[in-house]
Amino acid sequence: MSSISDLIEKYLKNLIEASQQGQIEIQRNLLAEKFRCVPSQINYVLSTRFSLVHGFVVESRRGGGGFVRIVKLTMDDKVNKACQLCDLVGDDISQGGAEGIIGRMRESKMITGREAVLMKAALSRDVLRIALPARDQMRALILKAMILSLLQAGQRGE
Amino acid sequence: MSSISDLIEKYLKNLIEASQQGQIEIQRNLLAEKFRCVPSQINYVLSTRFSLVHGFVVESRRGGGGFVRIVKLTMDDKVNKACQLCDLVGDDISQGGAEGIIGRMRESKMITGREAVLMKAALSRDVLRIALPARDQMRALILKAMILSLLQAGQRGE
DNA sequence: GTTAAAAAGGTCAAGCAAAGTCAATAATAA
DNA sequence: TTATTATTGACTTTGCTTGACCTTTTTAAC
Repeated sequence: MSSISDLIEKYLKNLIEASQQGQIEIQRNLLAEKFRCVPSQINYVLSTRFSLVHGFVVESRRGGGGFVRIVKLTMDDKVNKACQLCDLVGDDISQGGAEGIIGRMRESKMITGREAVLMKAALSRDVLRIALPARDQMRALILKAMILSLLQAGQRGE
Repeated sequence: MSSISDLIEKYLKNLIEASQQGQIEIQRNLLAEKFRCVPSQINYVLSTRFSLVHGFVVESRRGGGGFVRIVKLTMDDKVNKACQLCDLVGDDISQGGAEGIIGRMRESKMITGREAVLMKAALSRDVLRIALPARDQMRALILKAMILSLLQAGQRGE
């Protein structure tokens, strides 16, 4: 007893699975036509099955040549990941330790290259000009604040 | 899938990349003919994809031998902008002042929304837990370090 | 030199082509 | 029955395309 929404979901997930980069681009109206439904039903499927919670990001553009892009997130659970990272940071952290964590965030595509550079800049010992051990404590506070801020922030890229 | 505007954008960016000086000169009507569109569409592409906020400057001349020159902003231009901002920050800055500057950076598309959130997080008074006036001085140092770090970083988006 | 025509590029607004939103209704599950 | 999930469509917003008309610059005629 599959609803149209279920069918559309399966169809899209198959496409994504088949694609190499874990992302696809579709045209909303064409897809709606294919499944003989109104275009807005595509939006319904996207928002109920391809939301952030489900591990997807949906981007789109309107107008001529418009499209909907669905990107599967490699990261399982943003919040969990962020908490794990904060635990890793602890109450104080050295510059090297911080850079290591930022490097891993970069590798797991959690942040962009620019964001990594930005974060490292804010944590440099040349910038945090106070004596140890207060410096390492402040570095930990700043780093954790930045990690958590990413939860409020939107998806990578904007 | 791609609109004509997208194709023209790619074409021009390839040309610029291929050129040594990071700048090219085109003739609007010829380009329009090449892509079989009206000349004003070239202007549309220029204003939506090669504006200042995208890191380009467009100059042109009319009349016989007219042309459109597209110049990709150099590092020097970016350094200038960054230095201006750093001057604005000064030796110490309040949280509100910092947020204002970040807001303006965001508006001029110098940074993304995520980057803005990230920067504000690092500068919050809840994070910078030291007494005034040292806190405002440290905030200024961190902010300036982040602004300058953007010079190392690549283009917006990655 | 002046002037007129031609050869560029610029502006703007209308229309078209997507996608988005929201709320009403229908269908299904509990 | 009631609550949740699907479906639909009217209306909105955003982005692309086109064309009519305008301004600036060069060139040629006089």
